[in-house]
Amino acid sequence: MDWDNLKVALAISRLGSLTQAAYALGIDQSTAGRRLSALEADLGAILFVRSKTGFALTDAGQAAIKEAVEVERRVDQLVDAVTNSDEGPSGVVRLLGNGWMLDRLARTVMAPFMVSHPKLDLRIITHVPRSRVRGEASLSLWFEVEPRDGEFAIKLGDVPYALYYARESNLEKLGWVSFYDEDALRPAITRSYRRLKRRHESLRLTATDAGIMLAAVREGVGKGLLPMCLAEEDERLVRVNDGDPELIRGLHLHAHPDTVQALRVQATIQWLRETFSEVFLPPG
Amino acid sequence: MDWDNLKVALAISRLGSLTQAAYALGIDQSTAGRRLSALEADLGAILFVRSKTGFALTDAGQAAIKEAVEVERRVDQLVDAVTNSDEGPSGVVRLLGNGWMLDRLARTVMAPFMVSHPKLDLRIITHVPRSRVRGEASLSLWFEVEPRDGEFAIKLGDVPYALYYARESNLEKLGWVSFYDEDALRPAITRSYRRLKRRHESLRLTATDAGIMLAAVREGVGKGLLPMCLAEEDERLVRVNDGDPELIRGLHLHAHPDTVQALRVQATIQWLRETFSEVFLPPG
DNA sequence: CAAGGAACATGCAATTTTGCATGAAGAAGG
DNA sequence: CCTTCTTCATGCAAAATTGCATGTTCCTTG
Repeated sequence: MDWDNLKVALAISRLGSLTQAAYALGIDQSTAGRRLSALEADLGAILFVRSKTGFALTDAGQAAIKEAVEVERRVDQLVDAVTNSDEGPSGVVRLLGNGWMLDRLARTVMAPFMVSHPKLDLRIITHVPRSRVRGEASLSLWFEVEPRDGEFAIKLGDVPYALYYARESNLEKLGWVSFYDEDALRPAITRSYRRLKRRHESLRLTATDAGIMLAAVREGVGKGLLPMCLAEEDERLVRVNDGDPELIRGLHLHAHPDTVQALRVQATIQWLRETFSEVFLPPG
Repeated sequence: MDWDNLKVALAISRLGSLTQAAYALGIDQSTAGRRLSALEADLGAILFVRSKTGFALTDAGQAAIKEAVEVERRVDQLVDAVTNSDEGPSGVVRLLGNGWMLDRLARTVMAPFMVSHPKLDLRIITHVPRSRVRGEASLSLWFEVEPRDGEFAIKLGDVPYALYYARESNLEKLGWVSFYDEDALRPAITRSYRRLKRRHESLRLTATDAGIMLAAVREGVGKGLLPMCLAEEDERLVRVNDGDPELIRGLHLHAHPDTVQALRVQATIQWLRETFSEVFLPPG
C-alpha cells in the first residue's frame, strides 16, 4: 500500500468529488481516480461509492478517513519538527472570511507576515458557504457564529461599527445602505437597525460585503453602519453620532481541531490575534 | 512530499543501511537512496549522514523518525480498521526465537493459525542477534531475558527440561551434551548442571539449539537436559529421573511497543498464549 | 423536454520512476 | 599490505505512472 494515496482519500472525503480533490492536490482527475482505486485494492475494501454527482463515504471509508486524518496530523507534526528550526512553519493554510475583512488584512498586516514566514502558503478564500469547509488546515473569520461540529473557536476581539454618510451629502435626505447575508438577521444587528432607522426612511441598497457598502456610502448612495476601522480612514465619510459605536460585533476565529495543532496554523492564529487591534479597531 | 517515502526513512533507521532497508521494502537500493534524497529535499533537512559503513541519524533525522513511527502506527490502525472485518488482520509479523522453538511451532500449531488468518504474513527468523531487532512488528521468544529499552514483555509460561539419554545406550558410560550460547551462563542453568553433572563425566558436545542437542542425545552421543515437550515424544529417549523436571525455564514474549497495538501482532500474541501448553509442555 | 454543465471512466502518448549494471570507497581479515 | 566484502553513488534501458483527450452518464435549468 502506498501511503501517499491516503492524501487522495482525504481530499476526496473533504471536497466530495474526484475532480475537486484532484485539482486541490495538483494532479489529474484520472490519476486521482486510479490512485484511489489502488488504495482500495490494497486495503481490500471500497472506501467511496462512486456516482456521477460525486463520491460518498462507505462505512469502511469513514473508518479509514478517521484514521487517515490522524496520519495526516502526524505527518504535519513531522514536517513541523524537522523544518521548523530554520525558516518557520511551512505548508498551506486556508483563510476564509468576508471579503472586506480579508481585503483589509491584505492591505495592512499581511505583507510582513508573509515575509517573516517564507515557507507559508496562504490561501485566501472569500465568502465560502460554511458547510464546505472541513478539515484541511483552514481558519475562518466569522462574526458571533458558534463553532460547528467540534470546531475550535477563539474570540479575536470586538469590531465596532458606526453610522456614516458621505461628507457631500445631505444627511436628512439619505436613505439606508444595509447589510444583507446569512448573518443579517442576527439579533444584535436588527436591534441596532431598529434603533437607528426611522420608518419613513428608505432602503436604497443592500450588499453582502462591508467593503461594497462603504464604497456605496462614500459615493452618496445612502447612510449605513460601517466598520469603524474602514470608515474612520476615509476622509469623505462623516460619522453621524459621536461617542460609543452603534454596533459591536464579536469577531471569532474558527479552526478545525484536526489541524489546529499544526505549527503553521498556530502561527497564523497568533498573527491574527496580535494584529487584531491594528486591523479591526479604528485608529488611535 | 510523498508520504510513502517515510517508509524508506523508517526502514533505514531500523536496519541501519540503505541496502538492507531496500531489501526489506522489496525495492532496489538505488531507488531507496533516491527516495530518501527526495524526502530530505522536501523536508529541507538532512535526515541521515551517509557513510560507506551505513547511514546514521542526524538530529533532524531523529526527530523525524520519532514522528514517522507515529505515522506508521496510524497507518497500521487504518489498515486494521478497514480490512479487519472480513478476513482477520493482515500484514507482516516477524517472529524471532531459538531454532527448536520455532521449529516446534511450525510442526504443531502453525498451520491452523495460518489458515485462520489468511492475510497474515509471518516471517520466522531464528537466532538473530537481539540488538538487531527494533520496531517493525516483531515478536521475540526468549527465556528469562528482561525486556530491553522499553520493550513490552509477557510471560507465556514455564518450559520444563529433564535429563534424557538414548534407550540403547549405557547411561553410566554416557558423557554430556550441553547447551551453549549467550544464555548458557544464566544462574538457573548452571545450577542445574552443577547439581546433575558429576566431576568425572565428560562433556561430549555443545550446541546452541535444543533440537540439535536432542538429535545428538537420541543418537547416543551423550545425555543432556532437553525440553520435555520434545523429548517425551521421542520413543528412543529415556528420562533419567522421574518426578519433577530438573530445570524450568520461563518463556517470555517480547514486543516492541511501537507495534504491539497492531491487530496482527495482537492476534499472534494471542495465538502463542493459547497454544503454549500444547507446544511447550509435555503431553498429558 | 431539450440543452448545457459537471462528474467519472478509459485509451494512448509522454513523462517519471524504477531496477540493473557498474564504479568507487571504506572496513575487515588474513 | 593486499585481498575481499560490503556499502553507497550513477548512467541507462525498461517499466510504471501520469496527464490529456474523449466518451458517457446524470443532474440542473430554462
